[in-house]
Amino acid sequence: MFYITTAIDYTNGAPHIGHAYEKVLADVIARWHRMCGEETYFLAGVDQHGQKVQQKAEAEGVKPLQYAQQVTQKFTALWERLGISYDGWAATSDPRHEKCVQKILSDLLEKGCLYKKSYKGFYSVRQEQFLTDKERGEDGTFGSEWGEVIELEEENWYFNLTAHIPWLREYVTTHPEVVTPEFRRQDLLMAIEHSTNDLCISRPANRLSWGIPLPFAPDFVTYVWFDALINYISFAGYESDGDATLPDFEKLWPAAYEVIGKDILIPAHGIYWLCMLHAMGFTDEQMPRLLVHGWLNIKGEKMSKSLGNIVDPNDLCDLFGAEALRYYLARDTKTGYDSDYDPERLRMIYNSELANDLGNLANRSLNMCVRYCDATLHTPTGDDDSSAALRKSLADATSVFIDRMNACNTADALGALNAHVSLCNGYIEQKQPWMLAKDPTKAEELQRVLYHLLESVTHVSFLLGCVLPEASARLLAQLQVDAAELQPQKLSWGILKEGHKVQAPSPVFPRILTPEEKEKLAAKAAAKAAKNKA
RNA sequence: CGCGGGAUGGAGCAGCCAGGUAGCUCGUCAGGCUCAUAACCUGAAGGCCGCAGGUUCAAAUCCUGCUCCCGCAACCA
Repeated sequence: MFYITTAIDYTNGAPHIGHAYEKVLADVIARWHRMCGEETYFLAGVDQHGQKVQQKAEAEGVKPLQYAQQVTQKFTALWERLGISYDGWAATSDPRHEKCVQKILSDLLEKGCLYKKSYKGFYSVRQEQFLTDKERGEDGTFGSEWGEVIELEEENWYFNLTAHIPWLREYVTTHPEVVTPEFRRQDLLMAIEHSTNDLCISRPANRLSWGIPLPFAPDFVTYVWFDALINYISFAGYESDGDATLPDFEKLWPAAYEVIGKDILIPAHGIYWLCMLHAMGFTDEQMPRLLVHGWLNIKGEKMSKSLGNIVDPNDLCDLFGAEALRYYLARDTKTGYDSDYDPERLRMIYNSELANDLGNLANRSLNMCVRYCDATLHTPTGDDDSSAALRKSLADATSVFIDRMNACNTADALGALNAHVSLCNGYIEQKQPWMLAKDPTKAEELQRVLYHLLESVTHVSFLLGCVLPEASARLLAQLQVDAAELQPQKLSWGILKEGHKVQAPSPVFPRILTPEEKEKLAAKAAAKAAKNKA
């Protein structure tokens, strides 16, 4: 079973383009594996506990749960809009999750992995957190942003993280597949060397109440990361006593991919999470794989609230449509690396690859079939070099697509399809079906050309389904092909049978033009018309 | 000597590991076509591959030095 998860989003603010990117990436991978006939479970969710949520809620005068639920709705509404096909929803305030977290805490206590200790240090009252030397400014003092800083001694519960570090070092060293891409694994290995402290996993309830109480010490709540990370197993059915509303853990685990951002690899996932699992008794074979994606920068700058350059994916859906955004996010990013977000490129890629190349190819091919052949296809007879080359191109594109998708390299996978689409457009120019249609003795060749084109569009439209489910369905409807009968690995020439009927086309990817572009094109067309007249 | 990523025609990138005519997408210009979403096809212009040395018959690619940009503190994926 293919189990894929994403980071659960923190509910202290509205979703932005980065959240959307991660979910789209995971969704494309999940849909891909479903398409391939694998039983797939895709988990997404929200991280609702913790201090920042509590603070935001207080600022708005509502209960933390109510605040978290309000923000959660913004996320679920966006995922709905973007077609994120999650099978399970992990909200950390879910009682099933809380029960699981508490069970794990009790087990770990029993195993001797947890202990209580007193810590004395500098504490920011305003930020409600202990400060370390890292927070000191150049002059060695704590800056004004921390407000009043007092020396405080507090008792808390700790997880014996350091006891698991030797195992972690060995495991990450000997299992290169644990972190993708490779250079992130190197970062992790370095960070492991600097992991010298145990993890404080509690917060006194008197200063933070919004969390899961420790089962053996109800005057403490669980540290938000310790709580959040467990979602990957709690919602997969771990220790669920056969709860029918949750999946069968034995079938699901381990996760094929946990899709996360580069910022939460270290220390949260790469160190805390793997050590937590190890402490719970998970074996090396039961460790999840971490797929670490980069960030979307805005014109070369980090997206940040202080710079005020946060991009709302809803605005992009309004402007370009959800599928244009999905295509852009899957096509113009290199999985694992940072990339630059640029709405101009979004429009450029959409117009070029979807509207002009694929959309137009589908439209002109279908239209010619309707006009010249009564919307009916015939299995080609005879052959020629360029048709043979087209078939080879399609076979190559398909095999590259499969290979890249299996490697989560969505950009190159889509690039391979686009290359074949371009070849098809060239094939039309070369064959000039509109000329063939005028000559009755060329009927056989005309049939052959149209067949090659529509068979190509069928394959491409089907494969595109994991990135653009809606557009793919619309194209296949026009082609009168049922995707349920197809599978990427079994795709072969000849999906369209003798006598196959297609529908009249209607554009699936209308061009998105700015007023300036429209003006420019109009001027160009006018110049051309004038010239033709002369 | 903190760690890492990067510098390639107007823009964005590939090529570098396994040296040997510098490639792709977009844009620009000129043709062609008319089936099509003012789409498509063909061709052209445009780069001393960050700088300086070195190795070599030959370096974008290997070696050395240098310059500049971006992350590694927070909000935050």
